[in-house]
Amino acid sequence: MTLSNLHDTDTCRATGEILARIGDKWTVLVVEMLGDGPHRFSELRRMIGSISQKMLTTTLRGLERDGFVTRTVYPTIPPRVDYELTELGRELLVPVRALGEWARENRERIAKARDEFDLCCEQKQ
Amino acid sequence: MTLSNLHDTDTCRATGEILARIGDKWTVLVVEMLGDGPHRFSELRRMIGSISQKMLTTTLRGLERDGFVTRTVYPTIPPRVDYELTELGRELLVPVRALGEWARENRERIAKARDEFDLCCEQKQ
DNA sequence: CCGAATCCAGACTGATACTG
DNA sequence: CAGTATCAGTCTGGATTCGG
Repeated sequence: MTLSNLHDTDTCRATGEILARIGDKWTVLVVEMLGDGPHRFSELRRMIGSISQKMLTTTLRGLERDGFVTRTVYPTIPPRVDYELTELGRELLVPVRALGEWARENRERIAKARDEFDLCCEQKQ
Repeated sequence: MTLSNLHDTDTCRATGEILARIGDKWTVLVVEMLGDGPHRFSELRRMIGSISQKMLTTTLRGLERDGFVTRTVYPTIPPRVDYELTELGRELLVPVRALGEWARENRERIAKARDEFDLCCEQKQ
């Protein structure tokens, strides 16, 4: 990766694709939850709280599809399914956490800018 | 930011919100295009190529709203509008580029994992 | 040249109910 | 416990048209 092609449309689109992929409502949340080790379905559900079964299933399926997590089924009664980050998933965690840290540190600045912008635009109503 | 609260639901959701915000189809692309200095509307449109006017307008409005870019109008004829990253925008560029670099380096691994997963699931059709 | 406004198709989300 | 199925509401992106 040279610096000269950092602005190629194709190159930039690759970035956008990954961000759009992991930038949905739940993916990053789940990846960070799995960052400290494997968890089972119901644990993740409780940890996140507000996620629906369907969205947790969908999110985990997507992560499994892209090779970020492994899904392990124990055919016991009652059934038990563990999810764990793969090597690829753990590598992804590094830049994701960096961006997440930035996000948390700058959340207020963004909120402030947004409020000021919105305040400005309300005047024409 | 301590390590102990990295897994708080609230804390993680902040990350998710920011990623969802910048993780749409065009935002990162535009931010990276502006990474080397200001550009005008039509320049960005040409650089990206496939974006529609509406989405470029929408994306730039959102970036302006959140304080990532400034919009400067020159009331000349024909009109001219320049967009430039703010300090906040340039700071965002750092972690975004890190994640982007990771994305570009690992794009094939993700594509490969996805293909294998899809191949596996096609069998039941 | 820049971009606002409108309309529309498709994707995404989530609540609910049901299965192994 | 861990999903799947269905359906309704919302959000998104794009084409088109119009205005300053």
